[in-house]
Amino acid sequence: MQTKEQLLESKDIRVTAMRLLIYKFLAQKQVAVTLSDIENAFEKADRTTLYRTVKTFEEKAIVHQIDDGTGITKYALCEKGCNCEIETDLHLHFHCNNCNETVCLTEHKIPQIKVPNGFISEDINLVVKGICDKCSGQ
Amino acid sequence: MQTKEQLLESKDIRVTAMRLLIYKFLAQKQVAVTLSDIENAFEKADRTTLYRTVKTFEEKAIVHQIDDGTGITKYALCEKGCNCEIETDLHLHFHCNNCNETVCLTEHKIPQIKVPNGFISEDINLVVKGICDKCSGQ
DNA sequence: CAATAAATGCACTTCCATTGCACCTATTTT
DNA sequence: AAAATAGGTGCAATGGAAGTGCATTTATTG
Repeated sequence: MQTKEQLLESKDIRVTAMRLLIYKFLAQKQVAVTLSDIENAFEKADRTTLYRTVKTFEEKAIVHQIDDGTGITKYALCEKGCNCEIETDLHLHFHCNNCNETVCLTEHKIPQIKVPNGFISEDINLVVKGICDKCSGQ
Repeated sequence: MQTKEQLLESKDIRVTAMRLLIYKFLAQKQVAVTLSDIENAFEKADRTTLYRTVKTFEEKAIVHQIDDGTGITKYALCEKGCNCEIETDLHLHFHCNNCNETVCLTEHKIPQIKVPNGFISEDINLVVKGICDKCSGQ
């Protein structure tokens, strides 16, 4: 297994202390996080740095952006089963209306969606909202 | 066929000149519009009025809100085949990456989505992004 | 007509996203 | 190793959209 440093380098991302910390933070999180979440976790760092770091991660495809309908952009590490570069490999996200957390359901692929003639589908965003497993108590 | 006045009244919405204009504006649009779009169409009116009018329409279920991933909330009239009160009757939206317009595909229903055990699905937001019929030239 | 309720307009606030610029740090070149 | 260069970080400021409080106008009801 490669170290986190090697992983970043393999994606053409220069390794800095800050980036490693942010990467580790994202890695330990099981849910998608907002910029504010990251900001609260690293109060010493500047908001801009965090913002640009996440943008860099996104460009290098180790993080994907999630629009769960809360109006606030969330981010999550791309994991096994989440090949964000490959368009046909889209997974769906679940947003809990109770705890307000959003999780990636990487094992749940988005079904084939038919669009009318003349429309060309390039990307699909599917967010299911409801109550998550922790909140439903099941 | 009932007049627009009657339609609003039937939904418990007081008819005012402004509301009629906004309703007609939405009705003639074939795409979902942002608040700014409405604002530009009615420069004489105040943003707040437009904002609250749309909110009222939304509450009374003659308009539905669309989150197409652009970060800006869009609105569209509920039409035949769009029963927004009924959760199981969700249609999908198509967002064109070229012209930036979003249309309701009311005839295309969202397929059944399976979620893991413990998760309770209450609502589904499905946005397909790509090139629309006008832009694809087909 | 008076009383009441709702609609509208103005001003202001908040929050998130984004950018410009200066400074610092690391890497590369000579 | 020093200089040059590129990239990273921090501060300040901006912009856009969403939302709220309050005063005023307009419509409805008794």
